[in-house]
Amino acid sequence: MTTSRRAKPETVTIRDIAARADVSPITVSRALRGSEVVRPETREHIARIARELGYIPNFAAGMLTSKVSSMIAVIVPNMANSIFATTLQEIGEGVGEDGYQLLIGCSDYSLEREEELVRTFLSRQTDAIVLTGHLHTPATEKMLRQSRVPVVEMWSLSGAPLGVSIGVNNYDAAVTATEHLISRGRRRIAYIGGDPSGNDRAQARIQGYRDTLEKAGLDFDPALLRTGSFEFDTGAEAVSFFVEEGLDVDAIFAASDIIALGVILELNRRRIAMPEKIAVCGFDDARIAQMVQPALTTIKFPRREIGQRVAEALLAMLSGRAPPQKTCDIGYSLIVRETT
Amino acid sequence: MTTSRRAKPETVTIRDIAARADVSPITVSRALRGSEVVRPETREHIARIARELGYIPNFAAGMLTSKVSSMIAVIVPNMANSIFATTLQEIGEGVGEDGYQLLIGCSDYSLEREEELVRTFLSRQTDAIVLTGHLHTPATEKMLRQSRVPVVEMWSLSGAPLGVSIGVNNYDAAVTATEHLISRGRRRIAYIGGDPSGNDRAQARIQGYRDTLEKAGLDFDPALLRTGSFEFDTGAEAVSFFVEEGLDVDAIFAASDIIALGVILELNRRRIAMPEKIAVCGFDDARIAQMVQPALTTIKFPRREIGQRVAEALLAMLSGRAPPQKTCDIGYSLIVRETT
DNA sequence: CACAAGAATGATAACGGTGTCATTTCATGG
DNA sequence: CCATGAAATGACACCGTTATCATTCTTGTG
Repeated sequence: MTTSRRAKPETVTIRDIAARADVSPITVSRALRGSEVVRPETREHIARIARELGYIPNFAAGMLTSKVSSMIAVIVPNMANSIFATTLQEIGEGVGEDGYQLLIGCSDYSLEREEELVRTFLSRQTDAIVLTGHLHTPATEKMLRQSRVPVVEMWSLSGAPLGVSIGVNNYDAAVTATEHLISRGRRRIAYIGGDPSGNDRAQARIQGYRDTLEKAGLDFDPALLRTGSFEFDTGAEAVSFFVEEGLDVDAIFAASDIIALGVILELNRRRIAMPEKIAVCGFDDARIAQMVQPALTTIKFPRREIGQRVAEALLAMLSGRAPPQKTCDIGYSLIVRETT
Repeated sequence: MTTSRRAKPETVTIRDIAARADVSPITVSRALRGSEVVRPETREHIARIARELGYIPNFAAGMLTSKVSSMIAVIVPNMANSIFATTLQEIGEGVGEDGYQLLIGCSDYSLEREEELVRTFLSRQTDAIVLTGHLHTPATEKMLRQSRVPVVEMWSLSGAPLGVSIGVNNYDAAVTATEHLISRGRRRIAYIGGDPSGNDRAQARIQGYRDTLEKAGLDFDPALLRTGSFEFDTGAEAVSFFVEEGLDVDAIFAASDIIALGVILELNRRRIAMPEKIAVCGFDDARIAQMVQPALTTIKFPRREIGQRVAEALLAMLSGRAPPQKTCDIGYSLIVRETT
């Protein structure tokens, strides 16, 4: 029982390995990182000792000098929303092979919360930061500019991104959907989507919807604009609201397929015929869109691609290369099915 | 242009603040951490200067001495699965108020991958580790035991957890569901769920299903056991398989409501009556279960509660208190609706 | 065989905080 | 006016790793 000093026998450091291998700590450091300059036999020898001793490296120590954390921060409004969950999954897989870990924060659609998160992520020296959307507080933008951390903004497009922008043109997509409903002879088109405050995706979609109505000479009726969370309920409740208030509605544009599904299920329950009485257009082309009856007309975009592109751009920036492009529009298309 | 030494003017440290405030660095450290021993005026003064200089603390440096990272690692099989996404969200919210950040890893249902993740999380000195399930490689268990990091295992229950166990008794739940189907006079009961390899939740459910069949004197037919990912398609494809192979099936137990939804939609499409021809029981009581037609009979459990309990237990352990209990069964109940 | 050039390894000093214990300051009461 | 103890502040070392530059060891070559 020759405990070295105090009762803290656990932590094995590179010094312990160095002593056993009869080399200097720095050689151990190099060997464990797989440096080419260390002789292969030495490297192996050190690796074996490290294994024997159950060595666990201390990232914090390394970070302090090397300034590299191998962590990437991602801020999403909400993880439970499948669209963001999928994106996180893709990003995680994409950067994981290069040894990066995801540090995830939820902003709850609050720009102040986002600012807070950015602050702590900078403290943690994440090697890059991924944000959702282009709407940020001035303080957030200032911090990011000053820190010189690679930044990716996703899910909406911006002409002047902080770093790289990868997403969908939400405005155009909403225009396409609304025009489609109008082309089907609809005049009283409702919109159901997320709360636009602090959410540039929602803002852009609503704007596209309103502008298109106006262009077609249709009035915008505030009563037909419903917002809520991205859940089935939001769609179902909106339908109930329209019916119970006796509002005249002949089409619904739902800013998410989940919401649209709620709409469809509620219309089915109320035996309101689609598309005869009410036409429905969704957004996302989730798997469920083609399985539900009637099958949902929707705006499709390559959802997994966003995460993949983000990962690509991150790896490019982190390895010093230039990202493929400043702004990447992943595009969308209208999939017409039975609800319109 | 009096750059101090090299072209690295950016990083503001507590030393810079100390110089400006005419105090020692350690006082700055204490002040910024809100220590009571520093005079309030001094504290404020230092805080103001820190703000002026745009000081961003360096967690890594602090971690090195204090051994506290304020990070909690969570390993889930898959983030895109809404059940885990919700749990992550809850855990994040629960521990976020106390300043903890979530470091998330995806094991892809692989125990080896989990081992790897645990290793890097230990390297990063996360203050606690949350795992999904109780099935781990021996190396994983050894590392966790040695490291003395607080561990929570969630979503399944174990008599001998590594730390704290919070979840559902998957075996009992499957027994209940299967018994219910049998009580409805069904004899040819199919099971559709996740791949059981490396997944103790799936294993327990399948075991419960098989044991119950046996107890009722029913044969287990391997052809009626279908596994796949937790997506609509798995359910829909299984139904197509049963029909196309001409298999006699009068009930389906789906180990997830998403899968069950796929089953219902496919049965609807094929105009197979529920519950007359085929009874269906789901698992989860997702919102969609009561909206779909016919409404889905399912095993309900307080899904959000798991995340909340995990967060609670974590905070307790991290603040030195004992967790509420070693093993926490959040319970479940059978919700009978129209599909059985 | 001496010597240059590369290969392999090492010594030293940070990196930016914080734990520990020592010191100074200050009000209080005898 | 000084002893006393609490309040406030400071000095120093160290956390575990790595960047930087220096040193030693090989090896091939004229």
